[in-house]
Amino acid sequence: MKDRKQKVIKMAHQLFIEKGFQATSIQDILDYSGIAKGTFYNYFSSKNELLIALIKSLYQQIETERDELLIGKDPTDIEVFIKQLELQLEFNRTNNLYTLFEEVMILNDDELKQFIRKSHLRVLRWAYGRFLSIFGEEKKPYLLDCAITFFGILNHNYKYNFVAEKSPSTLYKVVRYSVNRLVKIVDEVAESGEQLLRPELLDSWAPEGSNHKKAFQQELHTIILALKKLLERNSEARKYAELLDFIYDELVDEKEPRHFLVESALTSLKQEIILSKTDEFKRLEALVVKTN
Amino acid sequence: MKDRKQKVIKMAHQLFIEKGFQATSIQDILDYSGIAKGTFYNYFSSKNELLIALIKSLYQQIETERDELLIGKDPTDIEVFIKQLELQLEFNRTNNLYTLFEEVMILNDDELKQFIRKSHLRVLRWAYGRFLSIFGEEKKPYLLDCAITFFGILNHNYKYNFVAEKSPSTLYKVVRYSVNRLVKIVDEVAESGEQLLRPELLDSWAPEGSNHKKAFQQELHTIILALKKLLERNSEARKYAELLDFIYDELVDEKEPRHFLVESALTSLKQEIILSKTDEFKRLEALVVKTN
DNA sequence: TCATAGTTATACTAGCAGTCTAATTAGAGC
DNA sequence: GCTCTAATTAGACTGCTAGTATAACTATGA
Repeated sequence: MKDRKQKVIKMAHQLFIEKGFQATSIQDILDYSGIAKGTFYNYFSSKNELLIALIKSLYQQIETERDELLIGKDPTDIEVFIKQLELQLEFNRTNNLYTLFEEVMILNDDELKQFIRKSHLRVLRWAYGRFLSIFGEEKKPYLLDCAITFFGILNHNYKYNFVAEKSPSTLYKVVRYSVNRLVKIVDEVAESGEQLLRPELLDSWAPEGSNHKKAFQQELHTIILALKKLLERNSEARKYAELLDFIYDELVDEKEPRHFLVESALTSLKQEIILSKTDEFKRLEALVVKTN
Repeated sequence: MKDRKQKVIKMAHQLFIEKGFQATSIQDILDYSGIAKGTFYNYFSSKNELLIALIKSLYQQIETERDELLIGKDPTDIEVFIKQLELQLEFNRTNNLYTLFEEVMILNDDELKQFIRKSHLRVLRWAYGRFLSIFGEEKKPYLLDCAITFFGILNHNYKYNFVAEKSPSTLYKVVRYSVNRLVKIVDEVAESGEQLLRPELLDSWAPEGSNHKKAFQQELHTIILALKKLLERNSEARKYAELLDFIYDELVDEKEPRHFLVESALTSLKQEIILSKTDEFKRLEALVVKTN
């Protein structure tokens, strides 16, 4: 019955696309996905929690797809960047993320707002990193401004062009137009030396703890993936996988991770000899120790 | 007791700035402005109506102030445009219009949405007109794109720069930065010939598209009527009335109004102190400037 | 003085998010 | 198949919201 929660998220997403977040009542979700109120509040502590869960899963999805486009390609090639943008815009459109995000920024819910702001900063940071590859280190001081400026151009033009005509080719034209402006602006701004924001600010904005945390998450994630792979043919694979997922969630999502639980999970995992001897497991232990 | 309605709007505005539109309940407004529920619903048919009334009054205010900045100035001077922008941004900030607008776009109220969209288009149309003056007729095909692009740059940078630091000088730096990008983009885009949207679309978007002119006529008409009323007991009423009628006929009926004649008539009218101090006269001046 | 229009307090409907409970059901281990 | 536990259920309940309705009250102007 684990996927029932996923099903509820999916159903709610459909309703949100159709009617918007605000206009969708919990009762609607209950009726549409055929569960009782109690079950809903067993899964999510509130409607906002459900939304966070939804957006998180969508974001993970799109970031993975977008980063996969870079594999084996030249990161300095701006055409790859364009492809990545198109993917993201298309994704936003089909999932109505655009509206959803705007909608959330209003709700007087600080946790939700914080979460969305974090998400926007992630995209901004991604673009900044890509610009570093594309335009080179020497343009660095101007690239945060350029990233902000670029998304301003892209989003605004996108909005008005879709008012004008909803043809699918519009998207590509707008992306191309915006990128053309971008490359000129990068040169122009580097030459005149105009700067609004130092790129170092990106780190200090970093929601909580700079790239440290991000790097930590990423390492944890890859290690756990590797360990899961090792377990594939193991009879108790599911149990161990759950333990691994628990460790990840507890350390990444919880503000105050319950270390005794993590330690306990680690001990349980150690029982499985296939795991405990591996380098990955040792790295996992080391990583866990660091959080203590 | 006419100003009680205005007082309610003002009180509500304060609450909206503090807590946001959504988070302010009607009960809050009632308590804060000390009226009964019945009175509220006597004034406004709903909370949304109140918001529309508020935004309308704010918009009229800012547009008048903004257009007054152009009186007696060179409309091709970009520095005047910058001053106008600064005024608008400052106004938006102190009145929290920025948040208010975003908030409204969500509410599943079509009338309200339509109204806000109309307001945005008004600003866009204003910028387009100003760009025509500043950059010249030969850049016309690109100026709608440029207006959209410009506001994208301005708004986005404004947003992030205020996250970074709330110092009041930030606003001016961001405006300057955005305008610098703009002038380069206009040239660049005119040279490469890239176009996304034909400026003629502005007219077709116009909520009151062809009514645009009608609205202008109507406003002019009411202003002139008001001024005539003021002159009723004046010894030279007839002379002034003729001047006013001339302005109306010249601006409304002539395809190519002779602006120097209109200006001259305006100067003559200004001699009459009873007129020149009134709000109506200022609105008349602003209106005349716009036709230039 | 009196009629009218505006204002008031208050009770009411209907819908919302979220809590709580008691009864039912499904699944895992034996 | 049996049992125990945990998930699930329907529905009552609280406290909030927007908006309606009404009967009593008050200011104003003829």
